[in-house]
Amino acid sequence: MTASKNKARIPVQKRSIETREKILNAAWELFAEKGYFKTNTNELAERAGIATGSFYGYFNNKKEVGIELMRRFYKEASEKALSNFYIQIGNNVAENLDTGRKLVRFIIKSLKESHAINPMLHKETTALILLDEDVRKISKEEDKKIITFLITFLQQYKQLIRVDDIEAAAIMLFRISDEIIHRIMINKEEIEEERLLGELEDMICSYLFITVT
Amino acid sequence: MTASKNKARIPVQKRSIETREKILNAAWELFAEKGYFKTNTNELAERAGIATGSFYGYFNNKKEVGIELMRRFYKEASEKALSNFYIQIGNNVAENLDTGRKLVRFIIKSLKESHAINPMLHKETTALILLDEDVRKISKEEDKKIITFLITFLQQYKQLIRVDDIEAAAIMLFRISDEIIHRIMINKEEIEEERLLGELEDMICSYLFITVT
Amino acid sequence: MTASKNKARIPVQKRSIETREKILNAAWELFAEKGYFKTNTNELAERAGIATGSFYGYFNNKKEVGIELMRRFYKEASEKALSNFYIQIGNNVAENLDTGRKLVRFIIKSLKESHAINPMLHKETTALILLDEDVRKISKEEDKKIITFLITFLQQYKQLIRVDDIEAAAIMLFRISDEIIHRIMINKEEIEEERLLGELEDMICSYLFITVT
Amino acid sequence: MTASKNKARIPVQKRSIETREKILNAAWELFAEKGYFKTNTNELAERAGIATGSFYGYFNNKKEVGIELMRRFYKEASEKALSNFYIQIGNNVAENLDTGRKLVRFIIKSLKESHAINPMLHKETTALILLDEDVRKISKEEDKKIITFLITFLQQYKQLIRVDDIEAAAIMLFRISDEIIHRIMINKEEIEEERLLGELEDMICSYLFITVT
DNA sequence: AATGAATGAGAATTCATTCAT
DNA sequence: TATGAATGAATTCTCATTCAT
Repeated sequence: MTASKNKARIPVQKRSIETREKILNAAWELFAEKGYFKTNTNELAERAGIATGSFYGYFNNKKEVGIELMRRFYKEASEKALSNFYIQIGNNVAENLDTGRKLVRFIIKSLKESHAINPMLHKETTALILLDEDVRKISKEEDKKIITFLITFLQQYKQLIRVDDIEAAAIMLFRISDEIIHRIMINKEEIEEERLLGELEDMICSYLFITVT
Repeated sequence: MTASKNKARIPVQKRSIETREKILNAAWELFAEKGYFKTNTNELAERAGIATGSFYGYFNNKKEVGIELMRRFYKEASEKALSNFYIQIGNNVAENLDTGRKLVRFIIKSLKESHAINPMLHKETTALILLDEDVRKISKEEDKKIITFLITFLQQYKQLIRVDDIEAAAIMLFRISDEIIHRIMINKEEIEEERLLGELEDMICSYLFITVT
Repeated sequence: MTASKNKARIPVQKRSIETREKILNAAWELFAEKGYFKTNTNELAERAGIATGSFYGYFNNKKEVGIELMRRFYKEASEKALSNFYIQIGNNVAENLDTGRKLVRFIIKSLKESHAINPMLHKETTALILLDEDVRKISKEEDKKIITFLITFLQQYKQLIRVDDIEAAAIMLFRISDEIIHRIMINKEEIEEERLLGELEDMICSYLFITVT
Repeated sequence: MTASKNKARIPVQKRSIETREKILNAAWELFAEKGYFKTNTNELAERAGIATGSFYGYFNNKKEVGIELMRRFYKEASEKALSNFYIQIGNNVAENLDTGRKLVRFIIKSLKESHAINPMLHKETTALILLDEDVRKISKEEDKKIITFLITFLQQYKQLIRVDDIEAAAIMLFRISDEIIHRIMINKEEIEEERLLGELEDMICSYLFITVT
């Protein structure tokens, strides 16, 4: 079951890679339009402009597409975040509280951007994580990467930070930011985005840093 | 209104109410065992000890059972929380920070207990909220109730609280606590429960209250 | 795999038994017309005058129908043979060679009749036995019954029979008669049926009985 | 003629003949491992070390490979039998009963060896003969050759043989020996091989020859 | 009201064969 | 000639819901 037949090719030729890409793009669109569960492999193939059977030359099933897309999602989001990060904050270790707040703001902004990439897909992915063991495993791995990054990051700010348990703090930081942004994007809390994000920022800052401005 | 056939009766007779109850209990069990999606109506009926067709005398479709169950879930959780609340904290307005931290601790504990009622069902419900518009609507209503309660509650603590936007604070409080507990219950973060909950408590206290002990 | 889901009902009610019978009759016809492999479950349902899904209420898959049919085939054939047997030969132990030859003739005739019931189905069943482990197992059981019967039978003729190894003789008797008849029915040997059956009779008689007339 | 595209070349060049051979060897292996029906053309090509499409340069379809293999099977078996035959029995016409029994023993042994070449393949071929008209035709032709040989052969033993209808006898001889050996090889009758083969020999001898030793 | 058989639209997947490169 | 990606009809099986009894 786990290590199944794996009949799907690993494409190397340009044409194959393109077809694989076509499938992923179709899935990206369709999952965003109708959601993962309401999209079937036939539609997927049709939208990709290929035959039903061709789909199975590239993926063993729909879930594999979902997982690949989730991976890309994570990758795109974290790459975007990281690249922006060094532009905005720079490589220098933060020296003052202002930088601390800037940092928090930046983290929130980055996560928000990542959610904005494809909100429906993000939502579907979140559901899939809840419903499927395999998907959950992958998402955990990816989350781990982000958290690890946050840990090393927070450690650079050590002198500013009043929290002892950096690891727990990083997890907290990631989870609550992600959750609040998720709520804003999807569930449309009956409250203005700015108010909620403002409080989120305040909360994190008051938690992380010795004095709150 | 227009489209809904609504053939399911609202049972008044004792026997009917019992049958309805049997269905809900069966669903509670099965959704917990295999999840909402992997349970089919035949199993549901069988477990409830009724005929397949009889199910539709009590519910218009499978989703309705899910929604009803979710409602009960919320109700059970919040009733439990509220009843415990007044026993522990009392009706008196809090007068010191100690009470503040106690309050936070209590909220966390209550939420945790609500998650513990039926973790699998909670997970499935969460997924369903993401995937289904109707379910989402109901959950919003229920969330609203909780948030409203938290707002009135926080207002009683006004003099201890440094936050201006009580409404946003209540939402934050609810969302992040719920999320962190959810992660602990389901995803098994690679961190000890106590550490994470400790930080959560700290974070909320440092955010809500003027001075952190 | 072996002891699978078994979702098919075991029908008790008259209506259910009728439907099951309709499916088996449809299969009997279709397997005879187009063969087992070229018939699919949709056709089977259609011919039976039921919906596709209904089929799966009675059988878990096509193979189950095949096995059931094979069982009936065996049963019908052996019941026919046995009932005829006592009418023709009577219950008395044979006393002369004439009875011996009569017996052989009768066995051949019975087997021939069983093949004639539904030649195509018989052919398909034979193929299925070769190709499918489960089917092979069942056919072995059924064959065993026939062979056991032949053994007890030959033992009644002991004083006429020159063969020591009655068990081996019974198996031989069954297998070669079946094979020759099968060839006549299906493969249409380029030889007249009577000639071949005549030789078969001679061969068995000269093998079994002390003197050949 | 009309419908057959016959695009597969008849290879003459050494390299082409080698490729064809590679395909046949792959099929020989795979059909023996998994059977004809469970082997697909992709596997076949892969095992042969060629591209999927290339397969159709050498054979018009999968069935053709099966037929070719069956032909080789027959050829290999009969060649083996024949070559051994003249070594063991010699060209001289048999002069005594001992030679008669020797002959029978030899025929049985030869058939047994032919079954032993590749039992699984033999089984699959037998099924294919039952299921496919074309395959059946070819097998009939090949069987005819064997039977013809047996006829000429038995005629050489005329003075020892009590049977009038030599043709029918030859067919009988072939069919029953083949069947019994087939049962021994594949179906594993619940009886020791030696017992069954011993009876087979006895039966044929008592049938063919005037006096049984 | 209860029963449980019947429905039938779907969905996933396979694979012999073709065809563009 | 060789390649291997593409084809798409075909097949199996599921399940929420309906309906005759």
